[in-house]
Amino acid sequence: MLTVGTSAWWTREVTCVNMLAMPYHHGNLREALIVAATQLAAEHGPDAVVLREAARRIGVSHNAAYRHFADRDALLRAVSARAMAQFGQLVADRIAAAADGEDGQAAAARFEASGRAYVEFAMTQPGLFRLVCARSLGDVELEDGAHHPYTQLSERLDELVATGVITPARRTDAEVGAWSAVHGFSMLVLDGPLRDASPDERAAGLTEVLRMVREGI
Amino acid sequence: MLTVGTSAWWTREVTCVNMLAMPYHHGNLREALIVAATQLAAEHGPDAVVLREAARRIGVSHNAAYRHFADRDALLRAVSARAMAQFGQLVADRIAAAADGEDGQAAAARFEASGRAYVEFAMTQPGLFRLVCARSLGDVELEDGAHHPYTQLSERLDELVATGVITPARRTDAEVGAWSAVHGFSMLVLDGPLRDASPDERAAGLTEVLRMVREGI
DNA sequence: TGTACATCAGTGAACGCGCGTTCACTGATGTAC
DNA sequence: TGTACATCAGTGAACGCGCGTTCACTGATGTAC
Repeated sequence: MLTVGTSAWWTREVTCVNMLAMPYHHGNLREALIVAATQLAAEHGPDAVVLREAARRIGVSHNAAYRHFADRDALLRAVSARAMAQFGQLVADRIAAAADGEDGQAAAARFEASGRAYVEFAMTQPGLFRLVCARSLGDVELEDGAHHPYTQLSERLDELVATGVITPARRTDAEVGAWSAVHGFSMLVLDGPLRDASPDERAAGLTEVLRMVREGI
Repeated sequence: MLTVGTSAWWTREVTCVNMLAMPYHHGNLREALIVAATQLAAEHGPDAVVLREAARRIGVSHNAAYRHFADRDALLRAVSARAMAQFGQLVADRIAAAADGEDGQAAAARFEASGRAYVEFAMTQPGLFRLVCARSLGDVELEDGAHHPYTQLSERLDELVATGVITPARRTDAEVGAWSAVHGFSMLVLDGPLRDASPDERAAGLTEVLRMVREGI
């Protein structure tokens, strides 16, 4: 399960009791704003990232945000980077959990896991997924140590080549095909005709898409 | 080439000369508003569908719109239906131009043409494509005679089964896989890492995706 | 250890924007007689 | 064919909203001496 950063040490509790005890200086307002804004995006998508609302949730005047971000867009970029980091983390976790061998079978399992993780993030964090897509999957600057989902997909394909599962000639093309299928399926589930499908139908659809990719690339 | 309805009979010319001659009654304001609002969506995406701006472009007071649409959302729904109709028309045209035989080869050609047409619409009408996606590919009510792209894809698959190109067993799954790949590729070209790709690279990518679908379903 | 002062991180009030929407109104049209 | 009148389709002014952003300000902190 992903969390959007609900209770970190810098999150001031907003209760009647310690409202009075709130320090004038927040301590880590920049981080708190990113967390709050990421929650907004997670709840209602990119347009819900409203500077004033993020400040409101933290219990700070909205102008305070300007000490840490030049403008709303700077905040949105930071949120985008955060969302991307969470996305990448989920993918990394699922890959790590899938298999750890060096052979072709393990590589194939990790490849499939990366695809499933991609869809899992889209389905469990639609708001963040939309944000990341809208701000161009390509050029979000990553947070330190973050691992772009696309990069991880690429590495999985490299493994498939290294272990002889696919030929080097197919390497380049496989990338486009695999990502298209997985990304497209995610969108169909979020906004498309699979929106109202049951969990079982979705799972079956995903399995089929992954099979198509496996046999098609 | 698609047009968004640039010069129809009801489009009043907005010039100094005949500003004076403008009739009090427009004649077909509802249609004119849809056309103007569709142009807005085509130019800058769904959020650019602004009721006041649409009225401004036609040269009519913005309240006049309320004679024809309950609110902005009703206008947006009409624009969505219009965009979907144009989308469907493009797909139908490309399918019709691809082949007209009854054999498997012709059916396959039409199937591929439908996929290419899907991507073509996304690339040539990104604003309308985004609108149609955002408002859920599933439940836009169609204009009379309009042909939903998805329906057309389904029919192509039916043809492939009828001509023996794919087995009936694969029929259901093929739909999800094919649409996922084609839709995903469109998104990657619009917002993703293929955004900055050259036309040649895109064409190669699309061909590869279609190959993957053909061999994978 | 105490004090002066620069600097940093907050506050509160205000502005302007463009939007969707509503109100009371007027001009044009069509129809019954 | 003419006229009264209901109805339809437009106008112009105004409201309220919430936003991003700016301004002048104040409280807290840390450092040089």
